[in-house]
Amino acid sequence: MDKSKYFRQKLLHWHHTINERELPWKGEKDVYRIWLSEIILQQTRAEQGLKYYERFVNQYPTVQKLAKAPIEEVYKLWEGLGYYNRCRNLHATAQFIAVELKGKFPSTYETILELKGVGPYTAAAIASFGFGLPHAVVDGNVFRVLSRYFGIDTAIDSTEGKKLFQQLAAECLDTTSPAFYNQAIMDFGATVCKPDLPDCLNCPIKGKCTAFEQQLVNELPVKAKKNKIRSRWFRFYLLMHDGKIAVQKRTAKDIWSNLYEFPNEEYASEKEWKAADSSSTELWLKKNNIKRTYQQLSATKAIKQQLSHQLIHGVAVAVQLNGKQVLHSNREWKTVKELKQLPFPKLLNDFLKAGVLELFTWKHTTVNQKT
DNA sequence: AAGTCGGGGCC
DNA sequence: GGCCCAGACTT
Repeated sequence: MDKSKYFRQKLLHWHHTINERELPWKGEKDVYRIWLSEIILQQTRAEQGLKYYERFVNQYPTVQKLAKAPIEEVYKLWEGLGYYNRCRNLHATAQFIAVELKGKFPSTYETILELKGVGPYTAAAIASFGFGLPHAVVDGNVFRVLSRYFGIDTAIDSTEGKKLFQQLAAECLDTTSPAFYNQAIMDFGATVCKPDLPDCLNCPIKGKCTAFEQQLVNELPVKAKKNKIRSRWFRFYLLMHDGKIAVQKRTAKDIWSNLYEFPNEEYASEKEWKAADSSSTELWLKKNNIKRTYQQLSATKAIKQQLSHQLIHGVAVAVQLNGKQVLHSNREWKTVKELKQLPFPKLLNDFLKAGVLELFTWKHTTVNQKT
């Protein structure tokens, strides 16, 4: 028996016998829900995406409901999940399907692939799970399982590697039940052929696994590029005036695009950021045309957030404003209640949770002007 | 082909 | 601290 046939048969038998992961999108027939789950699960662990999937299905049971929802509301539901462009594309695609396609989901691999936010993996997943079409998924699990089983050290993040593993995946695919097969290989990668401490002793395909034979399990798959982490330093200003807080939307092509934040200054180095003090605050207020009728309150201690590609440091400074104040056109005053309806990055929610707002005296009274 | 985009969990 | 996760998009 050839190696890919052995792989397919053992894998299918394993999945018929063992089904450790009970997840709500498994066996789902509604293409809208299949698409929704796949977008949520991109670069996201199933356990992490679970509550977001439940949330979205509950709030938007149909693609029409999602299409009609205000984008801000959708972002708020997505808050904390990361990769926020997924959310923007999700909403845009919902509108495209609901309006342009009159609610009818595209039903071929090529047309599914044209949807915003849908790449080769997601198109194959929707085609197979939603329409039973013979397209093999290639996600992180598949790269790992195939590279180990076939003993292939071609880098999975190279153009050559992507092409190679896609072909290999297609050869192994069970074309008579592509959905079941795709589900099987991903489940297998997640529960047996794991990145760390794979369960090789109980592996159903260890009899022909090259990595197992040659003790290369921990060397595969190979990734060419190393992850670089950039450090960034922010000083956030929480401006309070008349019982409201100033917020602005992040519009740049940068992290947290389309989420809200507090007016801030980014520093080029840790040294400058650490050196910033109350005189830095005064300077910033002047630059931002904020009148000198304020009381500067104590800054919170610095907090940081470790992301996969950035290490972000932030400090929050609370400033209570008095008198008449006019904000930049891109900034808005929001009550705490309104604030809670807006999507914020985790770092800023951490500031709010840490009690930054409690630094203010929530009274609409005149405070002595600082001189 | 390389860079960028989050947040969480594991060792 | 480093790697990975049901990847896709931009440059």
